[in-house]
Amino acid sequence: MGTVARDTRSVTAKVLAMLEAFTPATPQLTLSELARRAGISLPTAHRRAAELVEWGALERGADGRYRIGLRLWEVASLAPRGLRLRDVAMPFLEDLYEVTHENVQLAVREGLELVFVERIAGRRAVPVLTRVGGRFALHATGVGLVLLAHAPAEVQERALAAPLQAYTAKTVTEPDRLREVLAAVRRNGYAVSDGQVTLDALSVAAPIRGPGDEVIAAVSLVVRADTAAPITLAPLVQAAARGISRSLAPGRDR
Amino acid sequence: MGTVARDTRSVTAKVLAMLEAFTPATPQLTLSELARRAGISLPTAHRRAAELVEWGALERGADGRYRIGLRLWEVASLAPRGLRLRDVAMPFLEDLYEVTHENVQLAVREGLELVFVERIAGRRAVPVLTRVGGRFALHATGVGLVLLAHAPAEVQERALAAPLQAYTAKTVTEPDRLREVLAAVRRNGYAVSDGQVTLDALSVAAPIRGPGDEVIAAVSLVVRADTAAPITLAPLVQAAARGISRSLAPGRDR
DNA sequence: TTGTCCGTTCCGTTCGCCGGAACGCGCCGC
DNA sequence: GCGGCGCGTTCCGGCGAACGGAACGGACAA
Repeated sequence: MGTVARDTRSVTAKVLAMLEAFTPATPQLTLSELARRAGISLPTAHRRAAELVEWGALERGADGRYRIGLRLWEVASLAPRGLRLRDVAMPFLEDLYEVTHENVQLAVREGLELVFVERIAGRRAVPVLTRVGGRFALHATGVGLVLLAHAPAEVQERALAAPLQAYTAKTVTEPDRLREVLAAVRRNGYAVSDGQVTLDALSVAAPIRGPGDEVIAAVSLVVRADTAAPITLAPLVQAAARGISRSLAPGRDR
Repeated sequence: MGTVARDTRSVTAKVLAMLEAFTPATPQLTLSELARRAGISLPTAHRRAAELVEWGALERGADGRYRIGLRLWEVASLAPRGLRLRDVAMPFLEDLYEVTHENVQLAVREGLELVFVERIAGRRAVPVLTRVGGRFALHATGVGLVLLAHAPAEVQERALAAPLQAYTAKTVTEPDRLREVLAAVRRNGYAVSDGQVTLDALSVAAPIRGPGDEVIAAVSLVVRADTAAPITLAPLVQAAARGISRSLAPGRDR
């Protein structure tokens, strides 16, 4: 049995695994780290990385480490929901920001996670750890609760069946309790997440509906946890969400 | 002679060619179009596309057409200069926006082109066609002139040697005239591009310098062409640029 | 000096990838 | 109805691109 163990994954899968190896915590990697994380051999990583650098998907610093290249920006900016939804929503998000000077976030659901599509972060606002393109679980954030509350029953079941991470002592992790929260979100038309991700932040979120009245996205305002009467923010957020929904209605393109 | 013509490009090159096939003008493509643009056979495009969809780099609409997937956002947002520069610059860009309520743009140079890294676009501001991640020639926009004026001599020569596209009647396309413009930009410390891209817009731009005092980016304000005394905006833009430069100075990470 | 970890290059083997061909489908115009 | 067209999908045999091991050179620390 002198045969060597060969990697049977497709080349594409390997390339994508290499891109996946980069995380916010480790935005630049040596070739060895890259190979290790992607689960491919060093010579292979060397070849693939060289190709990616040539195209611009990666770039290589003076220290020899690899980073994500700017070329990907160009392609990624064409993401469809990103494009259409973002363009429509932006003016409303800006209005919301100008009125409140707080963090404004726009997110869509992708499977059992949410993806932030747009974000306006004031320098005076409470710092948040989100980033455009970033992902998060659905059960803790304001936008996540809205998206989950209006997701298909099958998605809700899967989300509730999975173990729910407790980010703080306030995070709701019991399925039954979460079910009640989701019902309240549907009833009220908005969601409030008080210190469920970080204790010093509180978010108020509202659903954005597509032409078919299905919830396709959520917008939220993230404020300091000690903000007085945060509930008074709900109408503001809901108004923005409704405005976006209305603008989306006559859209023929998804 | 019975041998078939096989594509000798690497799989990676094909995958990247497929991503490249998507443009702002054609953000969604049928499989056939995709194959044609990427220069690969239909079965191959089918296989590669399926892998990309599985990973999330592409998604497939109900009409069967392919679009760029949101997953790429996540990766692209880790782009290094994007990350660091954006985070540092954002507060200053926001300030600039709040004072003026005009379009604010941040761009870096990439070869003979500029890439927009960030943008704040007010709904009341003049519409511009730029997009984060978008590319543009260097010789016409305000940011482009700043980046070109401070680029290495070799880059300037190449840029001036290439044919310069005339976007409007006001675009400076004669190399000698452009040389004078660039000298003025260096002398003044800011650039003004009046109607050189579109006749109804005017931009004022200033250079952002890295720790080594080299120009690494440019920030601009785009206003309506009939704005009174646009030169009075220059100090504002320069102040923002200097603030960003100062914040970058103690940075140890590039 | 030795050991370790890095990146790079070479090489023989092999299996994943290739395009042609065939097929099913929906949509025309005749 | 019926042939033609352009889709997308699947199958197949041949072959070359991609694979991992191995060897090499450089940087650095013990």
